Amino acid sequence: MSTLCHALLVSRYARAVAINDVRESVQRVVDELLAQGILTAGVEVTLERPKSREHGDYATNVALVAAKSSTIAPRDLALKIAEALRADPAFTEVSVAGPGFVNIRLSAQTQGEIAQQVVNQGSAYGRNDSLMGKSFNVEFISANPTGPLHLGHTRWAAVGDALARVLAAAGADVTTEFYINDRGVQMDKFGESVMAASWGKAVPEDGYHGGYILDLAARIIREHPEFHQLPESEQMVAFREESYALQLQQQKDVLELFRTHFDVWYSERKLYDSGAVERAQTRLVEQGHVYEFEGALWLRTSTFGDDKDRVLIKENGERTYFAADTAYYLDKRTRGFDTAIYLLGADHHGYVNRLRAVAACAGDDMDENIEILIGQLVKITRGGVEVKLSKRSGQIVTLEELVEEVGVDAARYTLARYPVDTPLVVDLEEIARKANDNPVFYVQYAHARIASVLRNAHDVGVDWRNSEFSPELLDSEQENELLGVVEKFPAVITAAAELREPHRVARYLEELATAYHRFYDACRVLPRSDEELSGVHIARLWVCAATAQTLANGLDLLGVSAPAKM
RNA sequence: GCGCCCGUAGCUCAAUGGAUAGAGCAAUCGGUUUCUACCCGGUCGGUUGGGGGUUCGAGUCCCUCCGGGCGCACCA
Repeated sequence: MSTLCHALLVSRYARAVAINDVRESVQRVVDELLAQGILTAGVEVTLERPKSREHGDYATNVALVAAKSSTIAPRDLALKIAEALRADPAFTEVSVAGPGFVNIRLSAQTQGEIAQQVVNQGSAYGRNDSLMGKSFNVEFISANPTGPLHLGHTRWAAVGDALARVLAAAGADVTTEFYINDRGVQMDKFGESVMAASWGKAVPEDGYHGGYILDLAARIIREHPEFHQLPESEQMVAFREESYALQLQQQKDVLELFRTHFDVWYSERKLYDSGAVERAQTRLVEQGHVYEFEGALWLRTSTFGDDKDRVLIKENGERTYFAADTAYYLDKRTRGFDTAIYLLGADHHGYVNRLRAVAACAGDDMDENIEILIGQLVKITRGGVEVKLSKRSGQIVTLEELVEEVGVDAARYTLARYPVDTPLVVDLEEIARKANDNPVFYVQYAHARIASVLRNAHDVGVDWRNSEFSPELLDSEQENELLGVVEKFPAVITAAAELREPHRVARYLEELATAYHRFYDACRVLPRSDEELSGVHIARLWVCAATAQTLANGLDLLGVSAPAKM
């Protein structure tokens, strides 16, 4: 029995599959060369799947790296490693190419085992422990409760939620959080705007103008006609608080509709009421980074890379928004999170250095305890014509309208499939199109197609789960390719989590869907009417089930449904 | 002026410092038609904005120039 098969049998709950066993085999060879004195320093083996299939199932550049601590040339070292690896029966081919890459091809038997493992692991397939033991607070959107969420927030709703799911899949402890900016002059303007509208008066020039203000006013005065009897100062507060409650609930409802769940809705007011702001100030003073100047209280953020120091308490005695930000960060840390991740829009990138400096001023590690991801803005077009977003004029495309126009699946997938540091142009007509030029439907269709095959198998009485599985029969190019892609999934999750790039999951799913469609095109799964059921059909049904499971698990990470029918 | 991000095929975008820079759309030619054709394959398309550097190897890292986006409050 090969070492690989043995490893598979003993590790019943193996999360990683063949790739780790291959890595171990190569590592053993490298360690042996070290013991023999051919190498003078240890090297960690990294494996990758070559872009070109001609280069085998796996490739390693270990000889290129190790050659630096050896007197032997890279290529000769690679030849030695390849020689030793050929003794393993799990490998059908081991070759050396280029400057010293070692290319490895697995036997169909070894490669095919993955299908059964994936099916057995079910929804747990892909999950791993690469971030085990780390706790993250992921904060995103964090809008004023003074209006509907618009498309600027929507990118973060999709990406932030996907990131949280990916981090959790990598074994991390994750809490998602929405910071409610419910203090300050914006809230008063909001209250004044609704109040004015309720009297049928023009909204103040610097107030809020969307049609939703009229709706809020109409609803509030219908439910609380007594508000108009209140003295003017109290009246504004009454309208403000009622509008706040309704608008916040509206935001929550829309996000729920968008399948974006927040574990914590954190109110800025609570920072003050709970004393967190004062506690934060005390902490910073203790750390020695606070000073007075021209009647104001400053935090010396410039010590840690900020352009200039920042004011905590203004000359007039009021605390700044920055003071609240500072308190909020420290509050998160007090609640036990190792790392506070912030997802901010490009218009906030000026805050990156000051927030990181806050962590440093508090005695934290600004590279470890705080991470700020800056996302570029989304430009919206409809049929190639730019849609202008302007909150003041009320010309906004809201999250709700987006969902109505294109659906949750298409919206989430489209927004999550790009890295956030590139500006993005989204065409509403394009992502609404239910056709093959839309990646989300391409991926979902692959899943539905498999579901159909599995249904048909069941209908004709094929019980593949309880039939003998013969992985060695999966020896075609398309089967090999598909299984290789399926097998990458845990590594994709790990990379997406560590790099904070959930879009990798979407790109992977497109690759997986392509591999499946090619397989489907080349390999008949169910017996034709004139055929007997054979081991190949059974083995291919396992491949189908494994692929469907992987597609479903990946789509779930993006918050996108995996339909059984389309 | 200073700072951050970006510049890859006609368009929208991929690509842990790795091998011949890839997908989709658009254009064009073909295939399957007994498991979902919302599928598959071929062709066309590139000086990765320009120039220099680092090394076995650069779209990727460093410098510089050009172009675009965003930001530079005792506002929130």
